[in-house]
Parts: sequence; C-alpha cells; structure tokens
Amino acid sequence: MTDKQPAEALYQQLKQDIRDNKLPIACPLKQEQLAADYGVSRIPIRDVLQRLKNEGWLTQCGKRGVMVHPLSATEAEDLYLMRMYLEPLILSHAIPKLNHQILGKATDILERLDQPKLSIAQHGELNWQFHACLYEAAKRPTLFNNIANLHQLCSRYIGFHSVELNYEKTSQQQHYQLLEAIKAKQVSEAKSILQQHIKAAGQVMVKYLKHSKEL
Amino acid sequence: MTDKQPAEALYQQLKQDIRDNKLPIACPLKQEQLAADYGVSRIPIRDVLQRLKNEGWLTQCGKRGVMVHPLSATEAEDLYLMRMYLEPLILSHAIPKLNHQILGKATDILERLDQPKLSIAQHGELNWQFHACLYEAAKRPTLFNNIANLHQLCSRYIGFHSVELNYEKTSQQQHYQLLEAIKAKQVSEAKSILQQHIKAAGQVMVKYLKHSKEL
DNA sequence: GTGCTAAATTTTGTATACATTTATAAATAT
DNA sequence: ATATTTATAAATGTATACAAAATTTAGCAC
Repeated sequence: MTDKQPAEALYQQLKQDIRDNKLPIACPLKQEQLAADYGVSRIPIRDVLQRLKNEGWLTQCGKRGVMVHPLSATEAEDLYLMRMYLEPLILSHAIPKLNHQILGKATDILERLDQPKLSIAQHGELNWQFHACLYEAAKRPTLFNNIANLHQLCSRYIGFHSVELNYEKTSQQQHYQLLEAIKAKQVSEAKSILQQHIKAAGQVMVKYLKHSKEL
Repeated sequence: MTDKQPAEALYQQLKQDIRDNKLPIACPLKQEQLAADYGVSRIPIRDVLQRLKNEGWLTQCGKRGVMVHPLSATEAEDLYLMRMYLEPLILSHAIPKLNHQILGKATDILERLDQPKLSIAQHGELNWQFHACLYEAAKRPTLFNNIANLHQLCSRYIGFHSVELNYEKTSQQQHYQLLEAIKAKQVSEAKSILQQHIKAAGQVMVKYLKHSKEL
C-alpha cells in the first residue's frame, strides 16, 4: 500500500505525517527542507503541498509558503455538522440500491471493528470503510467525494485525542442499530440513527477540543 | 482583477475557459498544448490542473492526464442538494452576528441585481456576493469555503443554460423575502426560505439538464 | 483480415538551473 | 536610540532539460 506511483506515495506519506504531528506546526514549511527530508526534488513536493492545501490539510501562511492547518474546535464542529447533514442524505439515496452482498460486506467490517487490539489508525480506517461501502451504493460520485474528504479531515482530529473506550462501545452499538434499520428498509429511522451517531461523535470531539487548552 | 500573481491569473483564466467551453471536452488535455496556448511553461500549468482537479473542474482521464469534467444531471443535483442543507446551516450561525452594515451591503447588492442588462456571469457573481456577504458573518471558514466551492461548481451549470427571465424574477423575490426574515431575526423562517430558494433553483437546473440530451 | 508483440513516438513526471519575490539585516539619517 | 531606507540573503515561482511511463504505430504470425 506504500508505493504505487512515487508521487502518490509521497502524498500519502506527507498526509500521514501531518496526522502524526511529525511536521513543525504553526510555522511555514520550507520546500527545500521537505525535499531533502523525503529525498525528492521540490517539484513533486510542490504538487503535494498544493493538493494538501486544497484538501484542507495545509493553510496559506502569509504571502509565501504554507503551514500545517491548525486544529480548532470550530473547524471540527463544522466538519461534523456537514457530515451530520450530508451523510444521512447520501444514505437515503443508497438504501434503495443496497443488496445482500453489500450488507454482508458491511457486517464483516463491523465484526472486524469489534476486535479489541486495533490501533487508532486501523479503527478509523475500518470505520470509514463501513460507512463508505454503504454510501458507494448510492452512485453519487460528487456527493460521495465531498463526504470522503470530510472524513479524511476528521481523521486528524480523531487521531489527536486518544479515543475513549467507552465511546467506542456506544459507537459500535449505533453501527449495528443503523445496519438493522437499513436491512428493514426503514429509511427515515436509519437516517435518524446516522445523524445522531455523527452528532454524538462531534460533540465528544468538540467538547474535548474546547477543554484542552493546548491545541 | 486579471493579473495579481501570474499563477493566480492563469488559474482564473483556465477556470473561466472551462465555464465558457473553450477547452476540448471529453478528451484528455495535453500539458504542452495548454502551456503553448497560455504562453507559459508546463510547471504552472501542472499546478493549475492539479488545483482544478481537486476542486471538481477536471476529472482524471484514464491513467494519464485530465479532462474537463463532463456536465451531468446527477452532479448538478448533488451540488444543489448539498447547498440546500449547508447554506441554511451557515445562515443560522450568521444571523445572530449580522449587523446593519452587512444588511445594508446585502441590500445594495440586491438592488444591483435588479438591473436589467446583466450578463449571466455578472448575474452569477452578484448572486454569490449576496449570499457570501451574509454567510461570512458566521465566521465559519471551513463551512464557508466548502459552500463557496459548491457555488463555483454550480456556476458552470448556470452558465450552461441561458437563464429563464421568469425564473430570475422569482429568484429575486425570494432574495427580498429572505432579507426581510433575516432582519426580523426569524431564523427558522429564513432558513426555510433559503432552502426553498436553492431547491427551486436546483429543480429548474436538473429538469433542464435531463431534458436536453446533448450534454 | 485479425490478433498479438515489439519498436517508436508522444506525454507525463522529476531534477537541475535560473528569475523573481519576500523576508532579513545592515546602514544611514533624523 | 529609533525609524526609515537600502542592500543582502533566503525562499518561492518558472523555464529548460532529462528520465520514465504510456500510448500509438508498425511488423509479424496465424
């Protein structure tokens, strides 16, 4: 999963390093420094920086250069708010098109999420796969891509605070409830569960961010 | 408004040319061709292509190269659906923070929109300025940027079919209704008007796109 | 003539080199 | 001593040149 094309690998690497706070925060990134660190020229670095800036991982820093986008409670709130409205929307389009194969795949992923020894990254990845495999069925690429990007941005916040075990448990319960409602083709019920699911996650996150002073 | 930095100008130019269908459609764009056309090297072209791809103006075309993103009724529907949910959301955050200066600015823009001799581009630009000047007050950059990008993408569709004059009139009526509700601090009423406003625009657009076979 | 393989050409990706801009430091004037 | 200006250095933006990849075209077998 590391090296498809070198550029794509560099993109994934840099994004991961932002998640893990490997990069200097609140200070402009030097292209030459990054080029040296990652063993490439400035050109592919520039490409990746541009892309990450557009996706919301980096922020313009003054007239010249970019910096790691600082975490903020307001941004986290926005991300979860958008998800709260958009994900039930795509779900309602997906439900009529869901078949047993997709539901089976979703169930498999849920069971893997029950495993106790998952890292935060693994947990986040599986969580997204669960949602994504449902949403994909809607065949709404524009909507889907937007949601996918929101999830990516959320992953940085999720990785930030160590997830409370208690919350993970209720989150899984909601996943199973959601799946049941979907199987029963109860669209509005499923949408409601999903919205509450995202709302709860967002509230936990925002509360945590506002509480911890050191962002 | 044309040449701030050369790169920014190139970005605006290329985006405009996509709107105006100046670029070959449904066929991969050649970097060298574009570089020659716009009188620059391939480097800034690559930067701009990357950015436009991320923003949804271009689509990956096979393994190599990008093409102009084709118009589709489904995408238009998605764009308007997202706006339908996100814009009332940001509006509700904006209303408590609105002051007379901002409301005055919004009124000024509305009056300019009443002028009869506006081009489609001018109309679209003023329309966005009206919405944006309200939304900015919410002080929600993440949410705002997402909405701004959705508007940009919609502009391509709006420019596509010549706007029906009748529709423009009702659209303006809705704008004034919205402004009245905002001034009265009737949040839920304002949200409702805005949602209907976007829904109606989306329906007109999608209906038109589905009707016209030649996309 | 059709399908497959391989050479040739085109196109993109990356590195190096240069130009332009911005930030920093030094120097002079008040 | 402080502020303003000018010179210096550093970092980014862009062009040219080269390498890797992909597409196209030609050749060959069937």
